[in-house]
Amino acid sequence: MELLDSEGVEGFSMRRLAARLRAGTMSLYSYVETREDVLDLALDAVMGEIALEDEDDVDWRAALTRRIEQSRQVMHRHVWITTLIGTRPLIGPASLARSDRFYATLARAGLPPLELNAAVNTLFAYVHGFVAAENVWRSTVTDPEHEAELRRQVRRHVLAHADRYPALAREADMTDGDADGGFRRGLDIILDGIEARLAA
Amino acid sequence: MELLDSEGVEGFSMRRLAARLRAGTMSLYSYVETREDVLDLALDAVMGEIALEDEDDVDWRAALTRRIEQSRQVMHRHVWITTLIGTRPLIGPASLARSDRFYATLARAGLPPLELNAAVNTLFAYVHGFVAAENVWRSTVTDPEHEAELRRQVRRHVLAHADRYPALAREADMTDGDADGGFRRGLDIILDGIEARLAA
DNA sequence: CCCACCCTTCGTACGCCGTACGGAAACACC
DNA sequence: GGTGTTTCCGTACGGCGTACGAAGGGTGGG
Repeated sequence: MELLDSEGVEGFSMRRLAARLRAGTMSLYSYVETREDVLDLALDAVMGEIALEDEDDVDWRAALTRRIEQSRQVMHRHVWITTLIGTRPLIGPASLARSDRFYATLARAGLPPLELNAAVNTLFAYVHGFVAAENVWRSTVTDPEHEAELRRQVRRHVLAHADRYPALAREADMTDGDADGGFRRGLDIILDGIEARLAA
Repeated sequence: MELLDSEGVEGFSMRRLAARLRAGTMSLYSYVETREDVLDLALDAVMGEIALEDEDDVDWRAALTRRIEQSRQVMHRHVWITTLIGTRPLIGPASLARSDRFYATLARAGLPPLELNAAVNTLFAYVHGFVAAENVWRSTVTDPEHEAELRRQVRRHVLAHADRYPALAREADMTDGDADGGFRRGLDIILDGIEARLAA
């Protein structure tokens, strides 16, 4: 995971991993069948970092919010995770444990079984999708100056073709720096929708 | 895109692309700087397929629903797209055009500017996240028998460790085959949340 | 004390990849 | 026909994942 954190998925190779472990490359294959297996394990290890926290709040909304914001933090710590999520199913033990926590909280809140699946899937899709966009941006831009430059570039393109993107040119706030607030607002939208579906 | 559709991102190589075009490998580099550029173009091309539809319904909810379900369909047609989305920013012309449509619809519906960004981001995160999970599953399983087998396997693991996954063992419907319905339900959750935020 | 066995470690090699470099071929113009 | 230019691509380099099998060290029996 240190190697993944510092080099990303595409910079992660069996040779480099072996070098960092002071081992021959092929020695790794006594513990693991393919490189893909290593990535499977790394993915589940991150999910394990998320599943840790345990105590279930009285307020289901507070509990979910906390858990989800913690998911986002962990996924920021390991930027590569979002590209792995789009590549392999989340069926490791730690991934299932994480699912379990969400199911438990929502079931206890009184969500009918039919809606349960949908709610959990929606929350997961939201976190994964949102953080994926964030992480892509983070790993595309290299430094703050580059970031500002890229933003200006997009903004200029939009304004130069205001006929093609009328609404964007009029409404969009390209300078939006408040990612945390944006995440929270989207989460509240979803939680409101869920709340409306609690057993009447 | 034909090559990507049939071989996926990791099976897509400059050599294979050149072969399919009856050209030398290095000839490609007169039109494109790196392989990454080709993938950028492919991503934006898919976004172009989504942006196509134009007429804006009277009912903003119907319009958004239609556009989003069409997004999902297109992303099913090109399974590789979800892995690309987690890799590169959505700032090509077609991607911006797609964003523009969503901004336009929601602004016209009367969503206050502050919520506008959050709503669009939430909708995108949801579609991308949801379809990513679907596509991962689709490309992991090879045939219906394999799919059923894998589902049984996960279910068995959960039941065998019911102490670790109490809620999953109790509540989760592993056999859930109704992906379309689930997607629709999650979308309705979000749209309800957005509706609650329309200018009072 | 020696030998036979097994298990872990890893050196070598193969076929793939992206792409830098520079030569060959085709074409345009005088 | 000659000359400059543009398009095309053959070759080669360094990296990758991993199959194969040899080397080395530890363990037990005689």
